[in-house]
Amino acid sequence: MGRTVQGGALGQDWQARLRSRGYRLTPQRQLVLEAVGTLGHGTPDEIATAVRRQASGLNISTVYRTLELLEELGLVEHTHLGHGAATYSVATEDGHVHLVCRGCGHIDEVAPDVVEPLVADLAATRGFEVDVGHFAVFGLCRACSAASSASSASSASSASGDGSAPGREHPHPHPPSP
Amino acid sequence: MGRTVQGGALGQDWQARLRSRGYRLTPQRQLVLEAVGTLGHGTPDEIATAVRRQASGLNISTVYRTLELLEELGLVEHTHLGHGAATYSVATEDGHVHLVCRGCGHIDEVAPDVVEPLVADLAATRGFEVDVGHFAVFGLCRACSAASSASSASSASSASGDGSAPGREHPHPHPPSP
DNA sequence: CTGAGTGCAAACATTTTGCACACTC
DNA sequence: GAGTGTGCAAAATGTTTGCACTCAG
Repeated sequence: MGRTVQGGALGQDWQARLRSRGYRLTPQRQLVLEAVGTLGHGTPDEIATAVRRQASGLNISTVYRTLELLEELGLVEHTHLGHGAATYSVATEDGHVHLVCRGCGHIDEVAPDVVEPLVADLAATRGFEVDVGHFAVFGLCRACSAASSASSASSASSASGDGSAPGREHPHPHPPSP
Repeated sequence: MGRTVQGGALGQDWQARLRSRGYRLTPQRQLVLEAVGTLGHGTPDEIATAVRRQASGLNISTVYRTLELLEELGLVEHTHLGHGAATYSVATEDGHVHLVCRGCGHIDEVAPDVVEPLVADLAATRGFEVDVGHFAVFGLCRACSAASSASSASSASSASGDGSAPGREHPHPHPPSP
């Protein structure tokens, strides 16, 4: 396990990096980065909402611009998790793998160790260099997997995961005629 | 290797499955499914364009509705590959893994064998049931990986892969001041 | 002071939906 | 003939951009 840069550890270094590239330090940039760290992961809209709880008036386009900048600085990473908006999270040194549950929409992060055999395999057999930062795995978490084995999944709270979430399928205009 | 259902093999069975569910067989549905099979993988827009080469007038919303239906029937699968539109491909029995090159935008498919260790690992350690159909791996293919080791990647043709494609970064409003 | 950065609004891209007509069964 | 499916257009959602004003340096 390499030293991860989660939470409060990113209080000093990044501001210097920002400055050294000629960028300016603004409260918006601080708040957005802080919000990403607090949320762990979130869409631009979620991040904007989180920031607005402390400082109202932050514009969504500023969030997009800021996230793009923070990503260029290597402070955050974005991944496309299923149907909706992109998800941003704090960049770690080793990258991390996203586990997206199609049932409850929960997103978990695991160490990149689990994909190492896959990465090695693809590199050896196909010369394909995997970008671990952009790695998302879809499926069902333990709870939803168990619930799915039963009849109806009743734990669909605020599923922002993937379009294939059960119960949110399309309205079935015409059932089979037996 | 299980029997894959690529190409012309899906000429009979799916029509019966469509009928048995009370759906109707229309030229649009035939053409869309055929186009997905021919393209291998493509966005709704690409599929619409492909179909329109034979039968002009097909509407994009029909493509969306048809793809949703075909997915419900298990004939196609969609995966979210990076920044833009979703990508649809013919569903195979074992599923397949998408290799998305950030450099040239090329999409390759590999047998699900490569992810089996990962799937087993996640099931054992976290109880997470991976949905192999939704699996996308981002990175650089052999060619782009080699080109990236050089100075500038000059093989960016029509990269519809991911937003992180080189050369399409943001305009760099102010370079570092040395 | 200077110009990078923000807010605002409009443009853009992708996907969904309501309604009238057409075509499959 | 009945009613599902299509085309069209408008709405919904997510993202980008031009412009004028503000604020960090």
